[in-house]
Amino acid sequence: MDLRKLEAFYYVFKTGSFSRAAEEIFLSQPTVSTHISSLEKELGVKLFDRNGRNALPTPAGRLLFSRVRELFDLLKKTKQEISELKEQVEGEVIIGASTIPATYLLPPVLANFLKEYPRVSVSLEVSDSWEIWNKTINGEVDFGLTGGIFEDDFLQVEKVLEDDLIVIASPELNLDFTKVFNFSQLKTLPWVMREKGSGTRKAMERTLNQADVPFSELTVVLEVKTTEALVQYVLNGIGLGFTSRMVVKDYLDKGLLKEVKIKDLHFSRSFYLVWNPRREAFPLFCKLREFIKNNIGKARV
Amino acid sequence: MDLRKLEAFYYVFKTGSFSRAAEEIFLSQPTVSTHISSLEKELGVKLFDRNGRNALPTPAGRLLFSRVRELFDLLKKTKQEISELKEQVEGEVIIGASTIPATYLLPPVLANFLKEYPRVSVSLEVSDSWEIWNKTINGEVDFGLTGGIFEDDFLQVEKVLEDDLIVIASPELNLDFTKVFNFSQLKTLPWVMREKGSGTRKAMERTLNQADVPFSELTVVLEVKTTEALVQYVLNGIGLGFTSRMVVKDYLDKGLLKEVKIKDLHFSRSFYLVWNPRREAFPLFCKLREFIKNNIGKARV
DNA sequence: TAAAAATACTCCATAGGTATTTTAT
DNA sequence: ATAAAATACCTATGGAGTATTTTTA
Repeated sequence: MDLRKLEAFYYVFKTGSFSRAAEEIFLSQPTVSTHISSLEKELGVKLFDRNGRNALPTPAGRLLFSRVRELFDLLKKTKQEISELKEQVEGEVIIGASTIPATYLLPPVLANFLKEYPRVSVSLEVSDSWEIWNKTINGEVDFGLTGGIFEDDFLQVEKVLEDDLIVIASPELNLDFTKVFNFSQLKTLPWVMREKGSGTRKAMERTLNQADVPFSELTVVLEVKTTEALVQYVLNGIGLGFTSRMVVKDYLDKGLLKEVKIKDLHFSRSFYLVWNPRREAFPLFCKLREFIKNNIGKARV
Repeated sequence: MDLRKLEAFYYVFKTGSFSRAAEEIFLSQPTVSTHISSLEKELGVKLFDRNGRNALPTPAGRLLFSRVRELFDLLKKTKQEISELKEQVEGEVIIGASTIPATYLLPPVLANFLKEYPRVSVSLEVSDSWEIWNKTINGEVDFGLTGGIFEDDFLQVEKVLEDDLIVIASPELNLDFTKVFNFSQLKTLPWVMREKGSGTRKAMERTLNQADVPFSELTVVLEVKTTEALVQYVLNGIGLGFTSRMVVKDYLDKGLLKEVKIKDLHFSRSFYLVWNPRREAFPLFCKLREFIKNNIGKARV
């Protein structure tokens, strides 16, 4: 089963003659003969009845012909599509994103991108920042969009959005929300926290360091895996939480959550596109990164 | 684009490694390397990003992978189907049949055959007997079913049905249908005749020869290409006609046509399966011929 | 007798191997 | 330092050719 042999077969079928097929594909007649008999031997069936004048296809020949035609069409289509891939924005891309970008930032961006480039298909992997970083390094995702970046590596990093992080609490909590707190005043209150590895957690730890309050002194009563869960627990008055303003904007507007103001501290963290610059830069990848950079945070969910 | 190279590609994609792919398909790692780069050169795109640890598929690689999988499935299915063809009754067959068999005899037979063997597809070519004979010789049809057979050839012939030929006329014609005619009494009456080459015409000429009445003495007022047309003209009283009793049985029963009895002459002709014995005898062909032989003329249309 | 396919043989391109170097972590 | 891929080079299978024979209408 060799493509050259199948091609010879195809033309013998079409021309009804070994020698005419040979002419059409610029082979000698004996070569065509050997190709056909090689196929016949491999399949264990006669493909043509030779009557000295024409090559008459057997039922096996007829079946093979229709399949070979499909096969050649498939190959042709594949080559065509691949060569388009080199210049146009199409194909399959796997994005890795940490919780907040994946849940709150990416959906409208991807929706618009897919509207503009309908021949693209996107897979989205959601993990925490550290996982995304690793998946970007080892190639499980084509690029990442995360809230945490890490050291000593060779990934390309580009900041795409600056985010505002705040401390939140339920209005039912016995707190004066007009007061500006000193940070150490809050460390004995109960906190709900994201897990280690999350970008939010990382930003929190960095900020506490700046304030000379070791993370370990904080009273963490609950550690959760998702932003959504964190918000729900804080809404129910379990304790204080720390998250992006964007995420809770609606709750703040409706008064379901309150911001706890912190003196002289502006928690802030950014979101980054990260990718391996050694990987081949297909138009799909470049255009999608560019699109994310230009559109992220513009539309709200 | 060689199947071996595509196979190597397939396993590199699946294992994420050139050397592991090499192991799986019992090639050396360098061979796999050259196969992949040969494909990349041919397509003009990188298929994998090599990072020293894994082979990471590019969008082109992903696309090719899904197509290659389709392609291998197609090949596998084709081989499977062809090997079934060797033993089972399935595939495509082209039958050539002359007018009467095609119109009046074959339909119920083929319907039953296809019910029993649903994986068979039948093409039916309808021409006059001489055409069918030739198409069987030169392979345009796999076998023929005709009312006329010819000399000096190498086709296998098997009689499958004996038919009764009669002279018919419209009851409105001014004839005594109780009388038994002498043949030469009828030759001056107007005749509707099938064209030269038709089996019915051939039978008619043969019969006239036996009666020592040259065909040329007959008053032929109309020559038609189909049995159906002949019957219609006779029904309308244009003249006498000559055709198989089977064809006009219903009209005779209803009295729309009358038989003109001929003294001492029994026109008769048979139908034959004809085929080229040098062509490969696939189960499909053998079984279908056998089926036709056993069932033809049993059921009425 | 004339055509088409099969056979015999020769040749060389390339698939595939081994040994080694380069690359990347 | 280690593991993987690339490179260099060699070998041999089989694809493709020419010349010729066989087959069949």
